[in-house]
Amino acid sequence: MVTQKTVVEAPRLAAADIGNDVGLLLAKLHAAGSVLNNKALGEFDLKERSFSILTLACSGLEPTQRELADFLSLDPSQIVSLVDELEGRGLVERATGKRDRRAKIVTATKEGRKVHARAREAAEGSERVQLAALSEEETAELKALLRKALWG
Amino acid sequence: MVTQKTVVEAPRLAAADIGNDVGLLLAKLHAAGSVLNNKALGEFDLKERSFSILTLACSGLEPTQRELADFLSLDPSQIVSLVDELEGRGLVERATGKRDRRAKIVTATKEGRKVHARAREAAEGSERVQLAALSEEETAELKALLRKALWG
DNA sequence: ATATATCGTTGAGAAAGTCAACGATTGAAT
DNA sequence: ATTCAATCGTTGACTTTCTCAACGATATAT
Repeated sequence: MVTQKTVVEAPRLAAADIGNDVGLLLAKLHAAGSVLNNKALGEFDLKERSFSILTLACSGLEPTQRELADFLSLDPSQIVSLVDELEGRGLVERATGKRDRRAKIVTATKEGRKVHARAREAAEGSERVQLAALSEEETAELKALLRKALWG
Repeated sequence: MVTQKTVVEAPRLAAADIGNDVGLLLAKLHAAGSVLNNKALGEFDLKERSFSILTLACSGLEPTQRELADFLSLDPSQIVSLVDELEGRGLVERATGKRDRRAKIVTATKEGRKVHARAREAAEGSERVQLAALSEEETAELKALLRKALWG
């Protein structure tokens, strides 16, 4: 008999009706996942956020800092320091926007893409741990529902 | 033709593969929900966290501060100030644990239960807004998946 | 008895979030 | 053409939240 692994041990208080509160469930699962992610990404001197930015810088979508801020639900000033750090490490570059010279497009360097490729594997591993209690179908279903809630 | 409301408008960057990253999806939906929740709860001078504590204090489960900290993924010292504030407002009381006199059990006062009843309605309304793009079945499915991921 | 661990609490320092202002640049109105 | 308002990234100040180590009181194990 194999017991399913879960991220956190089931607590007595989960019986309360707040155990069905979406906000709390999101916060808890996100908190648990962040610990795993940051641990996994620490090997590459990245955190969840710098990894997210690096990922988007690798995506080919040529995001501006404003788009990064909106997409990551962060203040533009927080993007500045995150990009500063990645740029200082040579993983990312700022380029002036083509149509709008106020905007700065963030793209990954060759080195950045190399680091990202390895970090991504680590992040995927930590996601598997986080969702170990879910089957593949359930994981896909969860992602689909989250996406739908956010973007319809 | 009724267009489904979503919490955030669908962004260009959602096309990137990080748009399927569970950590990011959780963070975004939680962030969007927090804004709604705190706005709704502000009417009662509560935030997500103080509301969570008040809810558990109303639950009859007689949680200790340590249990609150574990369940809410907060540091014990953060519970202290949150309970301090609720206690100062007369919504909550500390009682010495029965079996363990080190522990403090947090229970709601009559006034606390009154406030909670009204705040709860506001919170439920804000949850409906947050998940407006999901049907009732999908909402239930989402909650079930989150619970399963956390506690198996 | 003694030692070790756990509870809530305090306080300090680090990190993250929030907000207003600025120069540069854009787009719209005249 | 020129002006005007708006937007972009950036800086700096301020608040809130996080993290951690220490402490007295209490509990548990030896």
